[in-house]
Amino acid sequence: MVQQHNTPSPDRLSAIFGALADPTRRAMIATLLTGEATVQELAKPHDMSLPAISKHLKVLERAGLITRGRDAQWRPCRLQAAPLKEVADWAEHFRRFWNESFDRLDEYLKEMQKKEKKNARKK
Amino acid sequence: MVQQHNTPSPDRLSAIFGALADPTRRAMIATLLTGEATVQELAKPHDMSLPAISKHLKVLERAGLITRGRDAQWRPCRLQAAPLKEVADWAEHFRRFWNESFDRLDEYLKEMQKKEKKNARKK
DNA sequence: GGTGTATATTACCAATAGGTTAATTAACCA
DNA sequence: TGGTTAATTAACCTATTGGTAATATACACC
Repeated sequence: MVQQHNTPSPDRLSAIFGALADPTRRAMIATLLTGEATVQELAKPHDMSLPAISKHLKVLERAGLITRGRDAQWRPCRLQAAPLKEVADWAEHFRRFWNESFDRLDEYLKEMQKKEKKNARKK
Repeated sequence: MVQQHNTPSPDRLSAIFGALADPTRRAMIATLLTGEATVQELAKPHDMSLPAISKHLKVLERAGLITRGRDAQWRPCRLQAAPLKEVADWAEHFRRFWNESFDRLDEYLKEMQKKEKKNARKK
């Protein structure tokens, strides 16, 4: 197994989005924002067996979202910034689009308000 | 079926990320950035049966990423901005984290360069 | 060396995802 | 009415996901 985060595989993004498509895993990421955590610590808030937690961590790891170190019998997990940045960058591409969309929504709402006033007058 | 995008269900985000975790669907979204498109038009670049395309569109629709209209026998798809913005907002929460991370990476790289120079001198 | 603690692996299961082909609906055209 | 085009639905298959319980491994402590 050679390729890792250096080879930008065709859909690293799929792996990343896939990893994020689970509330348990997103909660883990949020926890890891405050710093390293052991598997137990990550497991505690989730009513779920340890193997299940282990699987979730493996998904996060394969997506490059976390790395795991070793400290005696503990495997501290650490959040990795790069994939999150990839997501933000991807989403950012659409900023112009949604700005336009919300402008249109804005116009639409203003138009609706005008019409409502007219109707109110008619009554 | 009542609740839709107004009720911010516990994991709309999971549905959105799940929908984005597929390169075919992301490609469709990219296509829709240029405007409405019919199912056929969306299908063309993807070597895949029409029913498969239909399923992908349904996933995108259930995540709120697209809406589908009707124009005679065509069902034009239109991209929706809001869920993309949700993703961007979610990712944005981590900006402070990755700024710190990249600062650390920067320091690390500078440190490495210093060491390399030292080693170069030793040789 | 034995015991408890932290974590991973294995084996298994049900549900879901992603694809197929064939059939069906819906609208237009002549 | 019948034929063509656009799209969806149905039925099916296989691989993956998300969970479990039981077992194994690695380390710390007495």
